[in-house]
Amino acid sequence: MNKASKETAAPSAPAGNFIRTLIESDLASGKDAPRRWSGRPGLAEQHLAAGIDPARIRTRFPPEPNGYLHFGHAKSICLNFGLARDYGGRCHLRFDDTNPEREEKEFVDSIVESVRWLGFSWDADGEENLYFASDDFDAMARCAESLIDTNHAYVDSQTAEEMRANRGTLTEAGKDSPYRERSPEENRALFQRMRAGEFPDGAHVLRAKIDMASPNINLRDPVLYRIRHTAHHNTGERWRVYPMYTFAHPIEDAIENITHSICTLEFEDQRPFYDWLLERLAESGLIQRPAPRQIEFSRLNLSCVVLSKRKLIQLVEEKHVDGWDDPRMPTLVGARRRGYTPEGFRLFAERIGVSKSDTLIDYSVLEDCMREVLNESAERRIAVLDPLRLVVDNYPENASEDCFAPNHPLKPELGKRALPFGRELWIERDDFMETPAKGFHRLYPGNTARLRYAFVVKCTGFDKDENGRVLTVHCDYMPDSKSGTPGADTYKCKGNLHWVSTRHACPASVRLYDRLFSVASPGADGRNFIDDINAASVARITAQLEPSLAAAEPEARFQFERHGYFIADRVDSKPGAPVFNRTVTLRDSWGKKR
RNA sequence: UGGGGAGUCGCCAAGUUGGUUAAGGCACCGGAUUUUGAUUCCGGCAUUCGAAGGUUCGAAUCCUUCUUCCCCAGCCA
Repeated sequence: MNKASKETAAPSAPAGNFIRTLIESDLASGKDAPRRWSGRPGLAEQHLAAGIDPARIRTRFPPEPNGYLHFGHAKSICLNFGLARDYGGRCHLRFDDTNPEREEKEFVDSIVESVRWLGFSWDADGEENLYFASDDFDAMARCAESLIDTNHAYVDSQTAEEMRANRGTLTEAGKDSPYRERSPEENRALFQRMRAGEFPDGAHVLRAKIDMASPNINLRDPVLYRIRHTAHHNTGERWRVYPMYTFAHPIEDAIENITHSICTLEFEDQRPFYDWLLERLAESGLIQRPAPRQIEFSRLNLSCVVLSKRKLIQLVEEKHVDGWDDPRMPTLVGARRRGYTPEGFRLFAERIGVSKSDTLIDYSVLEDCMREVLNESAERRIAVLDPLRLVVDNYPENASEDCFAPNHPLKPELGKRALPFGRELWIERDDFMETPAKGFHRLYPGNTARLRYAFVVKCTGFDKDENGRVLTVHCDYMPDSKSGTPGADTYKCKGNLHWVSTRHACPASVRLYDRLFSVASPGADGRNFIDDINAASVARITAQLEPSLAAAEPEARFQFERHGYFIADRVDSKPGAPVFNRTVTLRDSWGKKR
């Protein structure tokens, strides 16, 4: 496949996967077509009074606002928003905030910002599909009461311990609660008093009445509501009972007109309850038919990374990293500081695909996606990270002249910039070898190499300090070899190195980031994942930058030639005092060979 | 040992109503171009679909048995 066809094919024909197959078949059958939509979440009576839903499908990304979004969420976001985009639908951003004890506004704001940063939006054509489950607690309570009235739910007054004991085990059936046969009237009255705050936390719960002997434990009378005398970030003190995820989620999906409710594999066992609940509510006329359908896919596992919330919290709290947005963190706020791009994440999501098999994606796949995007978009600059002095002995003492380097080799229209050349330069320590390794073709005594965009030089010698460390390398330049001048091409050298004039260089602090963990599966085989942290996950150095880099704006991205991609840190970098983070190195087949 | 899922090239992943040589991407290996040992380009890369039987003119796709891995016993999501 050539490049042109690849570019045109990508957006219009995304890789097939089982979810797309399902959606296409639903679309072909017209299964979801008759749905009505009032423009905001609501029970059937509200939607039925409105017109046909203009969205062909509706999906949703439903985070609980109890932490920061990570790479795993990026996969889900790209999936859900991508599906809506590709099939003429809408994707809602919904905060699943049913547990007042864990949720905070700070996380809501961060999540909103991260989803936007990834390049997706939930508002279009007069709809702003950003919802809070907590805004629909009234509708959920109505559903609960309906279940009570139809004898599908009851108030249980066992303690948590009793409930656990009576739930049975994986291989043994559970036992019915002694409170299971309370009348709908009694249950109704008790639930009212629970809502009114008459009972302490834990005194009662509302449970679905299904089957305590079900082989699926999720069907053994799951808890629907619990009492919590806790202020909620959105509803404040208004509620004393809060719905469980199990109960709330299907209802949220139904009242938002979600057609395809996509979640991860661990919710598969939950699906029978999801369907059971929605069928009861549809029978009672509370929600429209057809009910939403839950579809599960396998979550992202990335090598050299931990994605569990508990572990991420531990990394931050024990200060193994500098906060949630540390560039080494697999959070989206961290990725942003690291210099990872939204386009790179979208490419990654497309590249890894969607399926139901457990997978472990190698971290290099993500890095490659970032390189691919950055190679195309980042302007080139020169930076010497590990400076070694090079003296051009036959160049006039106080002279200086401009050399010109293209800002992007693939985009000549982006122009060139001047690099001041002088007698004394910084080059990379790696670009000189006293005794060259086999295949090394940069600077070593007697060898000729090109100073990129400038002159060809011949290495004439070097000085060492008393410890044997090379202090200065000496060379002579060929005055007729200047890049861009006639005849410069007659010099053929394999070695090509970057440089910056010591008189003009801008010293700056640069953070070289590497993977946070040194093993593919941190914490595997009984190890503590903390012990798998890569001791060299960051190196803070002072580099010598070409002068133009001094003015870099925060979040400006560049390729430092022959090194990799870097971004001016969005919090620490200021024009005039730049601080760069290494996003990812360039590929290095030479370094790999050795 | 109960229930629910998944096993197709090193890593992902199409294929799923059985039909010629098992898509594609990434990685990898060659070779070309290259003033980034980068990029780009061109070529190579599963007689085989977890295993064993069976049905069939014909199976990754159907049947049987076996096997490995993942998830479930929160008043978390």
